Amino acid sequence: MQLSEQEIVRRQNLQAIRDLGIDPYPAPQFEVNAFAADIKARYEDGAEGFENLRLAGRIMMVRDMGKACFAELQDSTGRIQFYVRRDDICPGEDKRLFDELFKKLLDIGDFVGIEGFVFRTRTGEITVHAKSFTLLCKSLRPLPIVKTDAEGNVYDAFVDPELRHRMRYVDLVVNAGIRETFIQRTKMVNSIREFLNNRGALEVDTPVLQNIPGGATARPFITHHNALDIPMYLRIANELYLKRLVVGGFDWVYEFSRNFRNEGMDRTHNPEFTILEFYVAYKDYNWMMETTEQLLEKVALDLHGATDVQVGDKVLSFKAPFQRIGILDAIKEHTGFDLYGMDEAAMRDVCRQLHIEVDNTMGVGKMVDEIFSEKCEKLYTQPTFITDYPVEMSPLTKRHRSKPGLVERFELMINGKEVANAYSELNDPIDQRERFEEQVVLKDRGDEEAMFIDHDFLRALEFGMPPTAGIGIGIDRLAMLMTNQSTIQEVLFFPQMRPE
RNA sequence: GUAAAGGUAACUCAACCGGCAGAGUACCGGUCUUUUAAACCGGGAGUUGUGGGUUCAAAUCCCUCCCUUUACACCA
Repeated sequence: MQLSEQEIVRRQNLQAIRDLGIDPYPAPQFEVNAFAADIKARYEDGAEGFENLRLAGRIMMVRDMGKACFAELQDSTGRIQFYVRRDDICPGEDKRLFDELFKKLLDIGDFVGIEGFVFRTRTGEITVHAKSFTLLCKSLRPLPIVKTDAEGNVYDAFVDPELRHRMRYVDLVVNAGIRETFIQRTKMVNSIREFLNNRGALEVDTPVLQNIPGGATARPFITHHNALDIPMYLRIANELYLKRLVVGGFDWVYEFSRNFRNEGMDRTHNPEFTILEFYVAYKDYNWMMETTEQLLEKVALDLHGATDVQVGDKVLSFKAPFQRIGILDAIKEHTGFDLYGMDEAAMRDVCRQLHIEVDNTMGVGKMVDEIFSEKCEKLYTQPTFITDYPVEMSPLTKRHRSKPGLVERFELMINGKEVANAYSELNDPIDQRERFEEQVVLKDRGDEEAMFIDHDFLRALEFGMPPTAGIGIGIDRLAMLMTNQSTIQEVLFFPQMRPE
């Protein structure tokens, strides 16, 4: 391994610390009783109770003043300045602890614990006057040092997306605000969980390794089970398993499902991603729209204290109710073509007129989907339910109660992207079998994403599934909206990357 | 997959028409007991992504390959 000059220096410092009889990786716990952000928020001049404070964190900057130093300690709550004076640390003749250890052998990034009292410097900075310090962990690699001046100008920012994502631990240490995005994401998930639990929903786990990758149209990752000597698939959705649980008598089940799809990667797609799915017995998609509105309104309020959320240069309103429009009405509105009841050949012609590429593998459903995503999707900035899709593109969805050829389905579009997909679940086992068989035809025509037939799922439906409403909500995409991030990589700690 | 822009020190970036590879931060050595992008003096640090070519001379021009970013396309 080729070490840089700075890495060599740090290893030499490590040895020098050991030569002083100090353990650079000590075992005993360091009891912490104070945090940077809390001290800065609560300290007032002359206030009591700010003595014998113990803080721990990384040294992020040192300003050496000779026989005293100012340094900055970064703990999990933020940064605070601390002050170290030689005569405090080394009251006797032996000054090595200050002159050698503190001034020369400690580096930016090292973890230390300090004990001392709070005061305010002449320039007004709230500072911990450290009477002692303890090395807690020696850091062997230099951190990129990001500096911000009084006007807020940032210098030497650590900004290369590749480096930031590959070394997220460095990103989190060095770039203020990154942790906040992830804390918000977790708050969002907690908020959703609370919403569901309060309504009596049951959180469940279902298989990630599946014999038949069902519940969505997508190309799966394939793996192999050695003992059984069979191919296995990483799940592309958990829908069919949750519905089996509804068959089994659970009225409301949900799962935050990590799904895997073997497709392209870009700023809105990662090979593994999270969808919340839930299924509720005796409900339909109208009920689901109302529930979705309530859920998202609560999430916005929990995270932002308001139903308006700033996303890029737009303000999105999560105030219920949301707009609703049928997909064919939307297409008619934005293209002028009325596709209702149109056959495949006529629709091919429409696609040609709209300059949308079609091929032989595409049925009516796929073409409607293409036209909508090409011409309409990006127009829906505010949360909007797009409803009543053609039956051909919805093989798991119940036929519409009054509109022939359509199904009771909606997708929720926000900021031009699909965030949720929901429907009144198809529970007619004979119809479901026929729909699967139509998928097989598509697969034979070359559609790699068409569904497999899941015979066990059909068997379950034959035992009877009550009328059920189900939904999948893209958690990563929702997190992007709620944290105002424009790429999925910024809401995943470790987005997928090519190996180094 | 397509297109554009890129890859130079640990970080952020320069280097004009091909002419000794630089700056700030960081690092190393000094001075300074309330500084704050601390300051001041001094110093070291590079296989310019890879491989080839043109040339007296290549970070720079040409070709190959690798990688990245951004946009588009596919998908959620």
